[in-house]
Amino acid sequence: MPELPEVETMVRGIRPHVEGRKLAAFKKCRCACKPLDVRPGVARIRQRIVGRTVTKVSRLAKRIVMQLDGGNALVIEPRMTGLMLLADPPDRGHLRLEWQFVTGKGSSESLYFWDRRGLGTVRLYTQAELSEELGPAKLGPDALTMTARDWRERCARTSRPIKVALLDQKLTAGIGNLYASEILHLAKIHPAHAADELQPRQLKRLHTAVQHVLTTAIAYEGSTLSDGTYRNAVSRNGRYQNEHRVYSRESQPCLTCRKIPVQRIVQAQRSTFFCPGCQPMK
DNA sequence: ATTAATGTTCAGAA
DNA sequence: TTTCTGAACATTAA
Repeated sequence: MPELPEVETMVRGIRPHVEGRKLAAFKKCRCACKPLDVRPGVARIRQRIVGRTVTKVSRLAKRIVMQLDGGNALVIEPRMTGLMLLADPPDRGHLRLEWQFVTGKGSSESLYFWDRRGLGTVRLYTQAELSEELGPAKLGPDALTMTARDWRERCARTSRPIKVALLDQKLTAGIGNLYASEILHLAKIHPAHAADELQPRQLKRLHTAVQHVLTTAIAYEGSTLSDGTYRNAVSRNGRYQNEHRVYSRESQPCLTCRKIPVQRIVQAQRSTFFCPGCQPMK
């Protein structure tokens, strides 16, 4: 599920162990799974990154970016079930990739990419490719940097339901299916409300709700759902799932009004959860 | 035992 | 141009 808060948690978790370190090896783990989408291939990437030092680790929307000295950047996209781990994967069978770092002694320290479904991707880009492939033409502003004015301007450009618009990474980057429902519930906006018909006060509430939900979810190290897939960099569960108001709570009473059952609808082939009482269509 | 659903993204079609 | 559909994959729930 990694959305913005989960990817941010991964970045913060691996950063102290990765930044400033030199790569000693990069290899495919031997697992029985179909190969990941790695471009330009594990061997080609190995040639270009071993011996290089990681100068910076950062988050770009829902991706992890490792900048290397020499100008290349490694971009990891966890998609549905990918994890960046320093230790203790949920199982050995879905370990996909290993980066070994130079330690100075005989011991080795490694960073792993684990991915149960295997939909994750890895790319090695030059700086030019990075700004081409993941620049403003492809990705909207990060959800955490969106201003109230950004929300006004960008929502005015589409008549799609606001829930669907929140998932559009060109409109705003980082929000996924889970947090879209939680944000709209806090903002008291019906998920089917047309984005370009939101009133100024609703847009103001949307801006505040995005900030609150995402920063709180980061503070709680993301959401570990019932399938237990998501973990932080040292394989501990997130805690924001305990704060969910509507997500995956169909038919249970809304935790805000404590009365009306949470309703599940399908929009753009994705589940949306909301409280018809707290989020009127207005 | 099939079938549907699961957090994401993108190519290609409508 | 914008929006919708299906596919990529592995696993679990129905």
